[in-house]
Amino acid sequence: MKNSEVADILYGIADMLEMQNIQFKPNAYRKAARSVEESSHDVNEIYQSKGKAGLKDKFSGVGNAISEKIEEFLTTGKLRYYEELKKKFPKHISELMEISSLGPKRIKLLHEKLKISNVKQLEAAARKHKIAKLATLGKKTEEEILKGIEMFKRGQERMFLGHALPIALEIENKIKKFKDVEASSICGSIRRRKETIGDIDILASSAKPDKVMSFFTKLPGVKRVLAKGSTKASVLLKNDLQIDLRVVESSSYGAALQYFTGSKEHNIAVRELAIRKKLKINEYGVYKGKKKIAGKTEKEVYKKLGMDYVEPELRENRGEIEASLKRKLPNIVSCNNIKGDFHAHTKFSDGSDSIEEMVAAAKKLGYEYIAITDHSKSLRVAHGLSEQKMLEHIKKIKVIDKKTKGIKVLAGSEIEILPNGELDYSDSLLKKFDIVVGAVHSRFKSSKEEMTSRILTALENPYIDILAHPTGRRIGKREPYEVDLKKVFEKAAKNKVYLEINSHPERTDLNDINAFEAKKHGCKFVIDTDAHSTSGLDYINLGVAIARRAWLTQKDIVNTSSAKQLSKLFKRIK
DNA sequence: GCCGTTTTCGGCCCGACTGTTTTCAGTCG
Repeated sequence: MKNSEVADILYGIADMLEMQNIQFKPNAYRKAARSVEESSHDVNEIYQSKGKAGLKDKFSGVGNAISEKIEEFLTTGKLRYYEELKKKFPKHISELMEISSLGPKRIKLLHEKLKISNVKQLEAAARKHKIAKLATLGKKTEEEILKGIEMFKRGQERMFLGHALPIALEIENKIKKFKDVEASSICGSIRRRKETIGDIDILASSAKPDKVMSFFTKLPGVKRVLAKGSTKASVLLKNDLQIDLRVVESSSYGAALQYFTGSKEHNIAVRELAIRKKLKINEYGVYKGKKKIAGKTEKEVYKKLGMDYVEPELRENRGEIEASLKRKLPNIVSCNNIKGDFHAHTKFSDGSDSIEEMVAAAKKLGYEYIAITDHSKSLRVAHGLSEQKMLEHIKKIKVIDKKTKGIKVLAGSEIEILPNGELDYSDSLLKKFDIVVGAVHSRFKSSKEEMTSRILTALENPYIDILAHPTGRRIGKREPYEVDLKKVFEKAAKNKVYLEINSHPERTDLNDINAFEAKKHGCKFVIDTDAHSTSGLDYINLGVAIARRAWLTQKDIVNTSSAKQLSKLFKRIK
């Protein structure tokens, strides 16, 4: 049973309780659901080892009643309480909850008056204008519901951070340049660098919010204005991406930045902390009674609450608030700490640029070293190199290294970890590489036992330096393969094999939660781009973002070391 | 249903926008 399945049931209970007009319980269930969903602890493992007490201890918002329900669900696969509730409500209730502009109250009304229990019936009723005739709903609401259905059918897939970030920057840049805007920033999940994002949030400060609102809602590319008030507006772009803009005056800019960056869980916890300190916090500032005592900068907002500044990537209510209060937040790694890249391809396998071009691009980024790591022979789809060709390739890389000034060029390969756990080249060839990057690209559907033993065997190989993209996932395309990560982390730490955080927008693998967990086992990391062209090297910021979200510091990341230090970190680099 | 540096009982994050209401409920983030 996965954490997400437990969370889904708790969310479902919350929705049904809300429809019965029950106070407070829905939020209690949602809080518990979120904490299970977002946790790095496996709910099953916690229950197996520490029972109900463990559940209460590890998941905030889980108390006696909810821990018992989780226990029942984990041990029997069913939850009687949930089944009983479901009898009273439409079967596809969760489906209806996903329609924008519909919440528990309206769903209950629609179910009672029109016997609507799924999206299909909802659409039919709307088209026949039955909804507009209901008390408290009307023509406009009916239209909104139809638009919501349209969006639902298209599927509101979340977008990769790597794809959303440039779009967000472009829009934010236009807003920043508008004459009545004093300051602006991207907020929300993009500022926190979540791996996927749902919409783009932008904050601006201005003394003339109305003008900014008009400018924003008339930007080229806007398909539809979803909402427009005096300080807040939402638009839908032609590519169906939603952008929310909030405008405040400069004395509130910091408080608004804090509020609008989230996460929701972080903000709720911060506000609860404020209440305990007899303060009030909202998007305009921190208040003691009626007096505003902070708001201009984020730093002073946190300071008034007795906290150190919290980097946006840490704001997920995963312990950062407690750490901040104790002055124990980590000094997380940043892009300018990165001194090189250990994973890059050229046109000798499946890349599109030459070795020289990749090296020049790395040099331009200010790197001290780059490893050229084309694919090994078994990965035929990526034109993996035969032993003979790889030997020539290594020679070529060494020649280029000699004649290139200002950057060290390392000879490496992304080598297949074969199904039996062996590496794809003979030992006599392996010993010629500066860097050996091991990776799995086949038989993704193997059992957990097979995959785990395959990778553990590879981690025992004396030549492997780095384990690339350790879970093999492609966001939205391929689920991570089944593998016992705990065992992988233990072995990698013991044998000093570095775990890769892959910066490719569709991979970002390890993810933040895995990396956080791996550090606890004593693992060290490399942040690589897996670039297949010179422009691919620029994605390093996405890998760094994961590392930051995983609380990793410069010390945890091997490629923050200078070129001179590499001989101490790798067996075959002199 | 959860939780505690005011509390083991009595609170529970907070404000903007929309529609349909003539004073506010529902939804959203």
